[in-house]
Amino acid sequence: MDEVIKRTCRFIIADDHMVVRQGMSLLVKETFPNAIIFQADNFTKIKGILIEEKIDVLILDVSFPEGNSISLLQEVKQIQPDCKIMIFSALEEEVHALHFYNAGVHAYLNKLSEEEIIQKALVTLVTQGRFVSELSKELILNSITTGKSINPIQSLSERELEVARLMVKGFGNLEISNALQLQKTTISTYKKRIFEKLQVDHLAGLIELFSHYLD
Amino acid sequence: MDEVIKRTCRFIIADDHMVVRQGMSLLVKETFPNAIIFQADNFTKIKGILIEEKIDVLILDVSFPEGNSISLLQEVKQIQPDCKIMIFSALEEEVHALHFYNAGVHAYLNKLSEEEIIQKALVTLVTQGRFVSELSKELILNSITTGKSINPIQSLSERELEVARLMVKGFGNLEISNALQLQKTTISTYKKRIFEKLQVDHLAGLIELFSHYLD
DNA sequence: TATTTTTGTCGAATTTGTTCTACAAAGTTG
DNA sequence: CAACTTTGTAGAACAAATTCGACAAAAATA
Repeated sequence: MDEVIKRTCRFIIADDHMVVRQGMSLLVKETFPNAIIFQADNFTKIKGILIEEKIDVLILDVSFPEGNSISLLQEVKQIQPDCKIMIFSALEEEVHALHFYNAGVHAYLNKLSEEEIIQKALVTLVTQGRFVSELSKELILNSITTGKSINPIQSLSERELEVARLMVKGFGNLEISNALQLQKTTISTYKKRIFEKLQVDHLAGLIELFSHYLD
Repeated sequence: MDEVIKRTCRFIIADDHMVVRQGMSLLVKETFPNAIIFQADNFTKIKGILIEEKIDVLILDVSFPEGNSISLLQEVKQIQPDCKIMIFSALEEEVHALHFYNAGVHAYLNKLSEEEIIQKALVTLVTQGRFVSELSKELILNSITTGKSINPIQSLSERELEVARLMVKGFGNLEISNALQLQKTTISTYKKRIFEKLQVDHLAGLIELFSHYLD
């Protein structure tokens, strides 16, 4: 353990909220007194740092003004494949963690976590290359045993997804059929299949689902 | 200015995220080296501290596991009427600030704000008893000159609200007319008036509005 | 490869929802 | 108080959405 904390680990703390960056900085420094810490409040800066500096751990918030950080993950892995990614998010672990593990992150931590948990996660991440909470472990097991897709939206076909997105945006049947150059009855058919697959039965439910599993 | 920062102000920093509390703590200490800082991560603790300690400033996040902190405001004012309340939230200022000013807070600050702004807000709050950003000033002026209610949902009549709620829950036209024992055409009329009043034109928009102004 | 499932597409008939108009009761305002 | 606005309520006519097939192409599976 002593060896660990003496390492000169290199971190990026990426969050659009200044106070969060400061708070996390403090914590990282407490945990790894020799750590080198970079801060970033947007995607461009994150990528910039990743290109110029060797980074061990990227601590990454989910929501940025530019959008959801899941879209960034691929790029991060391309620039620095060995960089460990820890999602540090206010989103409920139950709903979102699997999503991120599926996208290849090495740890998912809720912002509600207390100091000790965060520090433990950091240490585990550095020593073992990943940290999976008990809750997440269960979620993962569960998803495998029940065979259920993590994200039910993924069960939609291309066309269905297109239609669903437009529905969520508030497009009516006609507008959709226009946008996609299809008969309106065709749209109805898609709607029906969408509702069946997602097991909801009205737009309100669809919108709720989408707001949980925003891609 | 020097006098200000030498004051022994007493703060509560209330946020369910530990890192945010730490980050804000740091900032407050930088701004007021003699400050006395209490931290709280839930409503009960906030109230507990308010009862036992004289507090000058309550820095308050909006969302807690227990719910929206707007419900707490009344109680805070009862326990310590002189305590200044600063909302420190990730919610967009455009959408929510007025809501909170209307509920009697003394400052509204977005979590995206940078260090200098936050410090300026803190100092202004302590010296002048309130801090209103330029953006908020405009919002307030705007709301007065246009005479628009801050919360458009409040412009709905009883019946309209009933219908709107059911719509948001995903009820169809028939279901609503059944539930309220009205003709379906009547429901359509209400829908139309609701959409007009709220200036949206589909269910998706209505749902979004409701999710912003949940009462 | 033969069989089954999923996907993309549509039409006819039917169900649902909307418009537009209307009117009385209640509420507001000059 | 007279005039005007808002609210609660519908009917007739019209528009939009859904159902229930149906069918071929593509994909998955046995």
